[in-house]
Amino acid sequence: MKYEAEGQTSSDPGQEQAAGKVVEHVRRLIESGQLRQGDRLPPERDLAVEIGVSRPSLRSGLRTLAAMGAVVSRQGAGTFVSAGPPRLEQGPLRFLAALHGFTRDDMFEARRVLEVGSAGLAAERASSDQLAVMAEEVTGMFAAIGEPQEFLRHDIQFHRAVAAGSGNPVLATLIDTLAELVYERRRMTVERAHDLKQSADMHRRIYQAIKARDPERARREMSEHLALARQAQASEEEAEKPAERGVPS
Amino acid sequence: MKYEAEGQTSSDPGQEQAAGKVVEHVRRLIESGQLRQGDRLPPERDLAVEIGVSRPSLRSGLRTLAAMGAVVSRQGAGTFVSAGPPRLEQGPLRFLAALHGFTRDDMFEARRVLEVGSAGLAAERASSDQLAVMAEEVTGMFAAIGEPQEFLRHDIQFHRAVAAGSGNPVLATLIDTLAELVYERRRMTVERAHDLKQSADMHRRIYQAIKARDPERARREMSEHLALARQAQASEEEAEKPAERGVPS
DNA sequence: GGGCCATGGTGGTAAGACCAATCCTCTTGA
DNA sequence: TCAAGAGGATTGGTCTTACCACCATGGCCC
Repeated sequence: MKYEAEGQTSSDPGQEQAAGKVVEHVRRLIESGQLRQGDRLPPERDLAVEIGVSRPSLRSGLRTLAAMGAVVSRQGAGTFVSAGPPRLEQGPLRFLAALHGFTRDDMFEARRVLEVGSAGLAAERASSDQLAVMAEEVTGMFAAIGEPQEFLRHDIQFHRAVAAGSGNPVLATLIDTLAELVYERRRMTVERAHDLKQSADMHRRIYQAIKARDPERARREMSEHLALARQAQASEEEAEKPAERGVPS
Repeated sequence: MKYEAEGQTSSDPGQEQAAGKVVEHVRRLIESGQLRQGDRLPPERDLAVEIGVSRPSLRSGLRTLAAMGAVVSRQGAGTFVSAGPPRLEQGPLRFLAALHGFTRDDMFEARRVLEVGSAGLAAERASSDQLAVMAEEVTGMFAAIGEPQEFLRHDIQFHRAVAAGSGNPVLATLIDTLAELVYERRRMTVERAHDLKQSADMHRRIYQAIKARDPERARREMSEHLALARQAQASEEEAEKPAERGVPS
């Protein structure tokens, strides 16, 4: 059977973009619960006929979904609904930054707004388990005063724990996305940091405020911490200007 | 200035996916300033040979860029770098919501954190022009007490003006994205709102606090406003239990 | 001179084929 | 009997070719 003849394939204005149909289809599958985290989608060839588009169009739609972080494809294995903690792609933000001239300070400040808010909420709602995680990370920071990279790991985890303590996954996801962009730079400058002890202290105070169920103090401590952290990073970047090379991709 | 001459096309698993090369290429063009807002990209056929991939692969990459909001394609016209105000696609957030069960309340609360922060910053930095826009929108709200949809328009514009007044484009972009998701529902319930006068008053108080350069008061007023707004919307949704599902497009 | 339409360029879709990575099963050897 | 390896089958990744739908421009007709 060859549909090669004209008439069928063409003159089909009612149909939206073929790729759009794919996104819609998968979105429905996910929202209706037929697809959950980590589930595997049908093979492309099958899914294409199921939706009624060609394979290239299907792939185009999957590409869009992948760019949104909704699915991930592994050659030879299949296409899977994204699993793991919720996370926004940072590509879009990066492009916006390049196109509209967002500065690192803008990012940092936005992150600060979010984290200050999350600290306040965490002081109101954090579970004892979540408090325990925060305490652990603070301890880890004190233990890693001499190892900047290790210190940074605990630093990141602490902020993540606070975000989780806010009980708001949207907030936590946004914070994670922004923080990632900030830490990307931080990893290269942290080696020159000389005030890790002070930084650990500040984290401890944040933790104590949250544990004391004092939202206002938690907000203030977090705000001060991030204000100083930004200053510190700025001065560290200033310290060594023209390194930059050797960072492909 | 090409460092990437080492691995050739064959036997080079290190080479990114063809589509990835496209994204990289365009990213470089944008970040280096060779492409700016609204610029048109070369035709697909040309760009494909320029980058060294087939046209389907190129289209795959452009699809990714489009999903990130970096470019938009118009059939028959060409592919253009996104212009207009910075804006994040909300598709990713929607998927995260569906996958991880983000509630509307979560979104609203995250938005509240951002808007409270932006109100505080606006009180510190908003220019007189930006203040004038806020005042105009408040006036518009009072004038549209009897027309819910028109009222909502000014409501949205007011919050946008405050976000702009914060002087932080990242913050403004995030607020816009979240607010859009919230307003989507709001448009269907605002008809049943009965306290538009009160809402306009609250916006006026926010404006006055910002104009008075009183960050703390601005934050408090914004916080109260959004807390009440959430309650109001919840009760309006409760008033008419719709079919929930079935969000087209 | 103004409005209409033909034409070329551009993105959108489709089909078929082949490659590469992965997974699974079956064989083979200890 | 069981484990390790080899093979095939499955699946995503890419390329080639072809055609269609839409848009913009400019020439043509009225």
